[in-house]
This record gives sequence, C-alpha cells and structure tokens, in this order.
Amino acid sequence: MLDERKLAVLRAIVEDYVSTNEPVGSKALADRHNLKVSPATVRNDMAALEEEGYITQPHTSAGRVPTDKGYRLFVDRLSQVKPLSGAERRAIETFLAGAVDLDDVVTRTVRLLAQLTRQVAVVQYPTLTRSTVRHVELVPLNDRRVMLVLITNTGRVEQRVIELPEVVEEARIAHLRAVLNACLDGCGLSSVPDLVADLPERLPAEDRPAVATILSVLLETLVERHDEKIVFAGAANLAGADFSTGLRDVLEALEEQVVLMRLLGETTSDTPSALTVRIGSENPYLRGTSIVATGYGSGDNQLARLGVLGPTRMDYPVTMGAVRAVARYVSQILAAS
Amino acid sequence: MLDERKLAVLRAIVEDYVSTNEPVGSKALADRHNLKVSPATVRNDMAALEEEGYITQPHTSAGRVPTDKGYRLFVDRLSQVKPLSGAERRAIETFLAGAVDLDDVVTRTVRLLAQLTRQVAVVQYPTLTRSTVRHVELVPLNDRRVMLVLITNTGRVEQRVIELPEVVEEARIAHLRAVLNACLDGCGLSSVPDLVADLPERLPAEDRPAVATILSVLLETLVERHDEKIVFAGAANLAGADFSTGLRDVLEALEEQVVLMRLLGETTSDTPSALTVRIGSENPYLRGTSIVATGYGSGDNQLARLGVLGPTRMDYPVTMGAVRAVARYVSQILAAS
DNA sequence: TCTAGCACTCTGTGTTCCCGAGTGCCAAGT
DNA sequence: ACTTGGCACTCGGGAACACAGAGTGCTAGA
Repeated sequence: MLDERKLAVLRAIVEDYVSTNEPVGSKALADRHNLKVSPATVRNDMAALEEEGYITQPHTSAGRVPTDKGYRLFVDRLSQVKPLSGAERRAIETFLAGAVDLDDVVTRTVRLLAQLTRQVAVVQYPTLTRSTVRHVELVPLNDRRVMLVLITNTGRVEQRVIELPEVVEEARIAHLRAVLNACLDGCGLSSVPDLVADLPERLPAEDRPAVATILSVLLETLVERHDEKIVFAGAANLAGADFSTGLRDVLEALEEQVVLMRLLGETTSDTPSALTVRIGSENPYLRGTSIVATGYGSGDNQLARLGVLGPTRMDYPVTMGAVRAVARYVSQILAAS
Repeated sequence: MLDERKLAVLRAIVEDYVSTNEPVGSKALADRHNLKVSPATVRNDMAALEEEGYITQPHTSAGRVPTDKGYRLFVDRLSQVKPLSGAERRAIETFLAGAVDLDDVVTRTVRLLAQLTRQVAVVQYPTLTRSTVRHVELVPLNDRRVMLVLITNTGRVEQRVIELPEVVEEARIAHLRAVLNACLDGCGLSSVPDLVADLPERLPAEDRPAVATILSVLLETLVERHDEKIVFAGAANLAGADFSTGLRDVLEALEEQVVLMRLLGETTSDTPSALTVRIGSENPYLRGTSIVATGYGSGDNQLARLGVLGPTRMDYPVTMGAVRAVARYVSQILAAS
C-alpha cells in the first residue's frame, strides 16, 4: 500500500512543512529533496497519501500539509531522535550543575528546556512516594502552634503550620520530635502511615489529641501534594506559533495544574523512561498541540515527568532529542544529591 | 486652562474608551453622558484637551483616545478607587483562608488577583529582611554534606545543601546547631551577619573551615534570594487584549524575574502601602502596559509588593480597588500566622 | 509505471470606489 | 464670551473586481 518512495515523500513533506510553515507542493518537493522522480509522480504519491489520510490540503489547489496521522507515522517510523550538539550538552551540564536545591533544579530545568526547544517546557515536581524520610522537625511557634518540617532524601522540604487543639509544652514537643525521628528516619514515605499508626498509644494519654493532629497533618502532607505540582516556562514561545485551538486556551491549560497533569500523561506504566509523543487530537483537552514527554528520576526510581508542549507542526526529532537529554541530565543530578 | 467641564469630558472619554475599546467621538459623548452641551461644544473642549496632550486621535477624523498623560490625570484627579462588592470580599476571604503555608498563600493570592481583575497578577514573595529567625536546623546528609534549613517567623523555610570542606562528626554538627540557635533565635535577619561574625573564633579551631562554609551559605541565603522571587498568574488574560509592545515581549518580561521586579517598582520608600500606578511609557521596559501595585505585609512591616499588569486601556478604578483589597487581606492573613 | 503537458481551480494581493463617522471652522444666537 | 448649528473636508475600512501564480488532476505517450 505504502511503498518506500511514498514514505520518503511523506517524510519530505513533514520536514519541509515544519521548516517553512507553508503547504508544500509537488514541484518544490521534487526539487529540494533529491527524489529522482518528476513532480507528476510525486503528485500521484501525494494523492495516495491523501487517500490514506496522512496528508491533506487546506484548500483545493494548495500544497499538502501533514495530518495528525501523518505526523504519527513520521514519528514512529520515518524519523530518528536527533542527538544534541556538543555545545548544547555542555550548556545543559553547566547550567544544571549550579542548582542549590530541589526547587532550583526544577526551575532551572524548566527554563533550560524551554530555551533549548524554543517551546513551552513543563516539569512535574518529583513525587515523594518513593523517597525516604531524612528528618522530621517540629518547631514550636507559640504555645498553640507548631511548624512541621519534613525533609526527604531527594532534598525536598515540606512545611506545615499546625494549630494544636490544646496547649503543649515545648519539652513534650521535643520528645515527640525525637520519637518521630527514631521511628521514621530513613523509611520510605509510603511506609510512614503504617509506622505511625500505633504511635499515639505509646505516648502519654494527655498528649494524644495533639499527637493525633500532628500525625494527621503529616499524613496529609505525604499523600496530597506532589504529583500535583507542575511548573512551566517559555510561554513567550507561544507568541510566534499559531494554535488552531487558540492561544488563550493553551495559556489557560498551562495555569491549570490538573489539565497540565493529564497532558503530561498518566504515567505510561510499562516503560516510563521512554519518550511519549502525543500529537494533536491524541491529546485530551488541547487538541491542537503536541506534547513530547518522558519520565525522569534517579536510577530505576521513576520520580516524575517532564516535557514540552508545542504546536502540532513541531520539529519532532530535535525536540525529542532535547527532552531525552535534559531528562537524563536531571536524573543524574538528582541521583547525585 | 482646564475648566470643570473639560475635565468631565476627559473623564467621559476615558470611561467610554475603556469600556468600548473604540475611539470616542463628540456625538456619542454628548449623548451618552449627560453633559448638557452640544457635540460642537464637546469638540471645542476636545481640541483643547488634545492641544494639552491629554488625548489624541489615531488618524484624522476618528474619535479621540486618551494618551498616557490623559490616563494619568484621570487616575490622579478624576476617578475614585472602586470598592469591591460584598460577594467579592467574601470570596477573597474564604479563598485565602484555606492556605496551608506561605507558598500556598502566595499561590492563592496571585491566582485570586488574576481572576478578580481579569488581568495578569504579579506577587513578590515576602522578603526575609524584616523577619526574624525562628529556628536554624542542620541536618547531616552524609559525612561530607549537611542540609541547612532556616525557618523564619513569617513561616518561610529556606533550605540549602552544603558541601563541607572536610568530614565533620555528627556531634559537632549538633553542637554547632545549638550554638547557632542560641545565637540567632528571634533575631532580625538583617542583624544575622553581625551576630555570626565572631562565631568561628568561639569554636574549636578544627571546626573552623566547616563553620566558615556553613556561615557563608547562611549569609548568602539571607541576602540573595527573596526580593527576587516573583510569581505571576493569569497570562491567559493577555490573549484578548492587544498590546502595542507585542504579546511576546510581555510574556518574556513575565518570565524574567529581574524585569518583573523592576516593573513592580523599586519600593517607593515614602509610603509603601499606597497604591502605585504606572501608566504606559512611565514604565521601564514595557512601555505599552500599565501596572497597578502596592506593598503588602503584616502591620507596618512592609514585606513585599503585589499588583497587576495590563494594557494601558484598563479599568483603573476597579483594578485599583481589587489590588488594594487583596493586599489588605493578604497582610491580614500573614499577620495572623 | 513514470513522465510531460494542459486545462482548471483556487487563494492572496492589489486597485478602485464609495460610504460614513468624525472633524474643524465659521457665522449666528444667547 | 461662550455655545450652537451648519457645512465642507478627510480619512479609514469594507465591497467589488481583476489578475497572477502556485498547485492540482487528468490524460496520453514513453
């Protein structure tokens, strides 16, 4: 059905259209890529490709434009991920190496990725789920309030102000802190609920209301948060591109954590470190955009996802190369800290 | 030079132009606002206003449009800040009340403000400068690394991973922590450098390199950071409006902390809690936009600034009302925690 | 199966034309 | 001295139109 040459034509169409942003016609194609056939032959092939739904024409007698299905075939079978240049690699390395804490790593990563791809970059904060407790701190603020600070081995720090149900002396707080640390230090976050389950019973009865309050906040902190937190950068890169779905919608989606989360992908459970590409209508919500994403994290410990969002008409090989490279470097940085 | 009626005409022009986004002509003006004079008279006044530079016409024989100078006069003398409706007040209150920590307060604030004004909201993180140290924590990560956690009375938590120049035993770290806390607890951040100046001398000589490293990071943490950190929300609201300076520039400025900082205003030192309005060309960098900002913070303790950014053609009274109200509520929230 | 040629069909652009909103000015009215 | 009605003038923007050019589909021939 689709012989070798037709595929070559499709590849050429995608490449030309991506770089020129104009429907590409048979003559230009036969000229620029050395297909060694005449425009007329190309036209026949194009007709076939259109028949199959890989390309389409905006209006009669204009050039052809790839459809989502066309891009899909291109990504799956006609292109190779393009590795970064040496200069780019070095830039990534030095830029990420300067990060001082997890926040900083994430911020730098998202900016770097945006700049590298000239698109909108999206980075999900590493989830706490697989990390372990490094330290728990309870800081008395006044006699009815304490601040809970949870430090994990990924360098993440969580903080919560807790309103106690009754006045508790500092000494008791200190004691509780010691108990908590003894109990939790080094444990995986997912095992925390089990470990603290019987804690109230092991403490003086009069402390129990306070302890219960503190523990409930602690558990909340563990579960709730961090698959939700997502940051983006490079919105300015949207200004040039035209989205079928309207710039406004894209910007709105970017500011809506939930939508963004879904776009980044319900972690494709089989091989999370593989590149995921979602093209146009394959996306939930934002139909007119494409997303290139991947998991990242230290070692085989998948922590979160990152990627870029751009117009369907995007340079997939380059973008995929950048996303993959950045994900690797970040994973490396995270593993080291 | 500018009698009462001319001012009324200017006010009417600004109001009409803001609401319709079309140059306003003499006839429409005389009709809609009951000026009780004929269009011809209005035309004479308009000519005078144009002579003085308060309004201008996009092209000969179109209606008039306010200039930056015209908006300035309008804001200074012709308008009153419009208070929020009861429903809006209640919405603010409930929305902000749910915040769990400082991060959350800031995030909620910026979203709230964006939604309320239908513009881009910008919020600077409270600076540490005026706050006091609540607690300093040193957590050993391994024998060459410690994490420094600094907790302030505003609920802010700062964290840094520190690479030590040599191996230091945990006990020494614990001791240093105790010393630091004894020394700094409750002190204003600005006095920290003085307080720790002679600290190395009061400790065993063999610890000095490590202590010096830790202190330098501590000082860096204090000084460097937080007048820089700024967040924004509501970029989607830019999609509708048209900026003379180009959407791309605005988006770029928003992602550039430094520029944003300058736009928010080098804190007008005299009365920081007053509303600052910068109109069009009065702004550094972004000439085509207006900014309404104010300081916020607990009590007379000005901590940071927040505001909104929008097109010059903006409903100033309403926007100013929203900014002022939000700043007050946030200050209140911060004071309580 | 490929190629060359040809007629056809569009879009985008440039031109012209005209309507109408809005102005500036002047002379008359209060 | 200010206000008003009248009037000629000026543009911008939309409609109508023509036209060049790019690109196609089709058919006949190599």
